Amino acid sequence: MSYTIKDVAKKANVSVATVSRILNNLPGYSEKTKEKVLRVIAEMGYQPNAIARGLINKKTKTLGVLLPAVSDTFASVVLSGIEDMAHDLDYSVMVCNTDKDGIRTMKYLQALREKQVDGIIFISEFFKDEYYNAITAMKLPIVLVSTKSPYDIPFIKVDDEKAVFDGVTYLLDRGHRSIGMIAGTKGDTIATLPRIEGYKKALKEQNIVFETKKVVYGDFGFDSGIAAAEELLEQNKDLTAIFCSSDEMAAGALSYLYRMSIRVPDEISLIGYDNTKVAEMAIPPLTTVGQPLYEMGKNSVRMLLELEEGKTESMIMPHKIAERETVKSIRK
Amino acid sequence: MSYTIKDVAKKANVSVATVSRILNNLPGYSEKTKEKVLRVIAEMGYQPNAIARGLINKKTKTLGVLLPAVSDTFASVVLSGIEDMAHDLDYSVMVCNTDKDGIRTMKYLQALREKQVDGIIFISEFFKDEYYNAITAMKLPIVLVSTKSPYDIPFIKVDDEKAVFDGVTYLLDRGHRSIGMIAGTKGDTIATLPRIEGYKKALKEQNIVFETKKVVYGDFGFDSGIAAAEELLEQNKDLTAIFCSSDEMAAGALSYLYRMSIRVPDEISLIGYDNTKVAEMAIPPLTTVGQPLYEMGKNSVRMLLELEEGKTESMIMPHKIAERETVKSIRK
DNA sequence: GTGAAAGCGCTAACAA
DNA sequence: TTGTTAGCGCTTTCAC
Repeated sequence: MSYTIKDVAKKANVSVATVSRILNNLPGYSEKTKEKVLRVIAEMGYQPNAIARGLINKKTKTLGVLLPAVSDTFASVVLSGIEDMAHDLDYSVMVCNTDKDGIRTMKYLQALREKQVDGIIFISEFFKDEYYNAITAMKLPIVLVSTKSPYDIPFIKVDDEKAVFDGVTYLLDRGHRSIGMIAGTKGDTIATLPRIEGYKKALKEQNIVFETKKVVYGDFGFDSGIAAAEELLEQNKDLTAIFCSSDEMAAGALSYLYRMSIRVPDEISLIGYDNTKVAEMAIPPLTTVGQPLYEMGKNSVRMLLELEEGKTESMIMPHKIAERETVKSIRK
Repeated sequence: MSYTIKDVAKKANVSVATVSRILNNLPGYSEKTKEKVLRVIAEMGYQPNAIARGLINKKTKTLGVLLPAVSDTFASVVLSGIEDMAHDLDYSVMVCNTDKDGIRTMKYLQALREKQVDGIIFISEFFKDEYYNAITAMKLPIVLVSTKSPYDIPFIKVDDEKAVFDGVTYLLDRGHRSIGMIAGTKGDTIATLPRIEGYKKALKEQNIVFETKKVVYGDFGFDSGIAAAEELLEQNKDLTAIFCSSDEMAAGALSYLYRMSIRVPDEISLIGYDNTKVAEMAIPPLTTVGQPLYEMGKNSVRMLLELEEGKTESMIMPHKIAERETVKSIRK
C-alpha cells in the first residue's frame, strides 16, 4: 500500500487539510509550510489517489470513447486526435470497441457510467435510440464524431453531400462523363444516402443523367471495395472513373483493377474518401476527398468539455481534395 | 445526481449492507429480500458507483495501455486484442499514446497510478530504466508486448531472430542469392539487431557472405521504406529480393519500385514483417512474416491478470509466413 | 437473515 | 495560516 495524504500530513506535522490545499493550489498556507510539505511529498514519493478524489468531486478526468473498431484506420486517427487533446487537458481516455454491436455498446455505456466518466465521444456509428435513452438517463455530456442523430446532440462531421459533390465535380471537370460510385452500406442514412445525393447533384449540374446501375454498395472495407469494383465494371463497360466512399474501398478497387490489368489512372480514374494513411500508401497514391480526422478528434474533446458549460453547437468541418495520382484528365 | 445505494436501501426498507450483499452476490439474505431489492434497483435504474467501490477494494477493473501511437496499424491490432479480452473479463482500458516520448510516457505512468489502474500493458517500445523504476515504485503488474527488458518483467513477443531467419530462408529457398534488408531503427536492440542477426544467420547457413551495404535502416514507417529502398537499390545493382522489417516499410519499398517501374515480384521480390492489414491491401498483396498481433494483445491481458496471482512467465508467440504475391522463385 | 457503524483517501466547510 | 470534521458511495466487520 502506498502512502496516503494522512501519512504526508503526519510526517510534515501539518493537517491533511493543509496538504490538500497545497496539492490543489488553494490559498491558505505559508510559503514555509508549502515548501516543507512539498519536500515531504517528494521524499515519500507520495501520489494522490484520484479515485478518492473522484468520489468527492464527482469528476474523474476521464472520457469514454466508443468506436466501431480501434484497428480501423479511420477511427484510429480520430482516436489519436482525441487522445492528444485529452492528454493536453489532463484527461484520460477509455476506449470501447463496440464492434458495431448494439448489445456490446449498451454494456459499455453502462460500464462507463459506473466508472463515472465525465463525458462520452461516439465515433462514426449509427446512433440508436436506445443509446440516446441510456445516455440521457445518465445525464452525461456526449458528442458525436462523423455521425449525427435526430436528437439535440452536438456532432462534428464534414458535409458529406458537399464533399462528394466536390469530389465528383473534380472528376467531371477533368472530362469524365461516365462515373461510377462505390457507396457505403446500403440504407445508411448518415454516410451513404447523403453521399449518393452529392453524387447525383454533381451529375445533374452538368446535365448527366443518373443511372442506378452506376452505384454499387459496399461496407467501407477493403474487401467490399474489391467486390464492388468488379460489379461496377461488369455492369458498366464505359466507365472512366469511380468515386469511392472510403479510402479502403478505393484500395480494394485498386487491387481489383490491378488484378484485371486495368491501369489506374490511364484506363480508369479513382477517387477515394477520408484521406487516411491508406490513400498515401496506395499504388498509385490515391487522390481522395480528405476529412480532417485528427482535428475532428481534437475538437470533439474540446467540445465535450465545453458542453459542461452549457454550450451545444455542432461543427461542420471543411473537407479538401488531396490530389495524388489516381485521376487523369481526359479530352473533352 | 444519480441514486445511491442508500436510496435503494431506503426504498426497499432494508439496510445498505443488505443491498451491497445482493449486489455482490454474497450470502446473507432471503430470496424474498433479494427479489424485492432487485426490483427496486430496476425501478430506480440504480447503478453502483465504481469509484466508491474502487476506493474500498483497491481495484478499479481498468488497465492502462501504453503504445507509441494508436493510429499505428501494428499497435492498433494489438490494442484491439487487448480491448476484446479486457471486455470479456469486465475490465476497461485506458489508452496512452506515448508518442515515443519519454516525458510523456512518465506523465502517463503517473496518471495511471493516480487513477489506480490494476495493471499496465506496454507495447512495442523501448522500455527505459526510468519506466522500470517508476513502475516498480508503484508496484503495479505490467507486461510487455512485442518488446522486452533486462528486468524480470514478463513479455510477449515472437522470436524475431528466428522469424527473420525463416523469412530470409524462404527467399533463399526460392533461389534468391542477393537479398537486401530494410532493417528497423539503427541501434534498436529489440526489433532491429536480433532481426539483422537472423538475416545474417540465414545467409550464413547457405554460405552466402554477408555484406554491410545490403542492409539499410529505416524507422518502421512507410516513408522510411521508400528512402531505404532507394538507397538499397543504388548500392546494390544485383538485388533480386528485399526483406523488410515491417509491412509499412515494405509498402514504402513497393511504392518506390512502382515509381521506378521495377516490377514486383518479376524483377524484385519483397517480403514484409507483421502481417498487418497493409500487407493484404498492398499491390501486389504482400508476402510477409506474420506475427499473431491480435492474439498477443489478448494474451497480454490474460497474463497481466494472472500476474496478480504470482505467475510470471513470458511467452514466445509463433510467427508464420503469409504467402501472397510479392515473392517469385528464380532459376537456381 | 439483517443492520449499525467504521472507514477507504480525499475535499471542503467551518472554526480557531 | 491552520486544523477539525463531516461526508463522497460503497464494503465489511461485528452484533443481534
